[in-house]
Amino acid sequence: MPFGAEPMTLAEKAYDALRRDIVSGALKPGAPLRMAQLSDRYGMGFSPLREALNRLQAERLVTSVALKGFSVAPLSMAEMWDAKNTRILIESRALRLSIEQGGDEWEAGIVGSLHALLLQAVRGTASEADARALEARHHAFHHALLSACGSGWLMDFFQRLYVESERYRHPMLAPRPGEPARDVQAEHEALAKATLARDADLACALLADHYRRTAQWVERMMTRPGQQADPVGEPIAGSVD
Amino acid sequence: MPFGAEPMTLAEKAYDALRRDIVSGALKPGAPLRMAQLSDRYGMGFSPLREALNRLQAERLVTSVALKGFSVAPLSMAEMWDAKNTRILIESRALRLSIEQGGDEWEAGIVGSLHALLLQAVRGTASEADARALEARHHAFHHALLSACGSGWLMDFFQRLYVESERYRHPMLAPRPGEPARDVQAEHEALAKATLARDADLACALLADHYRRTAQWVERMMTRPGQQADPVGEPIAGSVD
DNA sequence: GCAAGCCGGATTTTCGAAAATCTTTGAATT
DNA sequence: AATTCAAAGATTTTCGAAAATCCGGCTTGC
Repeated sequence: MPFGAEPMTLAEKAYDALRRDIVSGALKPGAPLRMAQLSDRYGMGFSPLREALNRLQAERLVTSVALKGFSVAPLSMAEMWDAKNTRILIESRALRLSIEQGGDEWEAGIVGSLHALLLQAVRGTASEADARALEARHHAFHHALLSACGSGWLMDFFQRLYVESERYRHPMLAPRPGEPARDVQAEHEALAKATLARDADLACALLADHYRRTAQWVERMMTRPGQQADPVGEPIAGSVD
Repeated sequence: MPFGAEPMTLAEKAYDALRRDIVSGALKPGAPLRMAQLSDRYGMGFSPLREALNRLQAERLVTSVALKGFSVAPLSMAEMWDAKNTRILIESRALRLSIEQGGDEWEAGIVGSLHALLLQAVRGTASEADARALEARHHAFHHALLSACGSGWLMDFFQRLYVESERYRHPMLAPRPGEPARDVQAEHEALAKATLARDADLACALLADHYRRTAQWVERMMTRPGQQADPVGEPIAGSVD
């Protein structure tokens, strides 16, 4: 039996698939998730789907009302800003701890994941697979930065907030005309450099800036009406504050 | 239909019951959770139990391995210290925000919940019901302190970490001889006073101290061998009962 | 005309059994 | 004696149908 081949239950597959489709926006925020529909879409019975939905509910990706079923958790500007602020709080602490405690392996992880990220970035995001690879490497890089913090709780919160932010970023990955091209990768490089130089203050400032800018960018995209399938739930008309 | 009487599915009942039994230590850390056993204990089929377990897994109260089922999440000193530190980070921020933004209602909530907490404290924890009431009011007080922070994410993390800490505190509520009596309620009063005086620095310092002391107290209890059913590990021991 | 109450279909939730997988036992082999 | 293998038993996981509940439209009574 091949090395990493762990068994995978249907419930886990359902969890992965649902998570991906929610984060990518394929399932629109606010949309109700009907069991029959999901059963069709993913080719499985109710039981594994319900288990997945319950897990996702605990992660705030779906909501549920007692006997009315599940929905994709809605998105809102307020929530995005909240997530951004909390992210800065959590990751600043984790980054400082990592800078204090990180060893050679940690540094190697940062350098390596940054390199992989840049490679994929120049390759572009023509295909869907490329886009997914970029996202994965982006996550890996940010994870690597914090990975030496030694706190399971901080890493857990980091993961949660990362997913949340992904929901806002992903639907508008396509570059928009008239939008000043932002050199995200330069920010990543500067962040890595400050981190490896063990300059905690600078690194945290860069990190905070990085997220602030991303948030502002997302807000610009989302509040510009039309021209982009708005990722903020249509079912609930005026939920956009 | 009475006002607060929402419908409650079996899955929700299962979630509450399991959560309570895990936090209270009735289900021992590390103990495997067999479906048949749970089905007996809580008088319901597998489906609602599995849903509850999946939610609890996302909240780190239970763990699961692919085809081998669920277990109560283990406890460890390292995890406790980690939770304590993360708690201080999260709650300090939330407390500062609340102090900045809180209005009359927020203040009233603090005063009220502190009063209720003190009442129950002097009443003691003779009965099991009293102990539960004390725990509920303790939680309500800490919640009230932070409730004006305006951040859903901070409150969510607060809840998670509160539950975690409850797992460590609860098993050793019974006062121990030879242990210097600690006036926890005095700490609560000082904390409320500083908060209401809008002295953020002092309030945060008191909060951090409060948690540091609790952590030290728990560590003393848990590392003192014998004399207390140790809540750490012991895979199953008497799963018979 | 309008609120209240009640059917019928749609949907969620739960159960009980079947399918799939793991674990243990014990015999056969080296 | 130690190892391997297979069958039996135990346990988890999944399905399909039954039970419970919700939603929309309709009637009924005022």
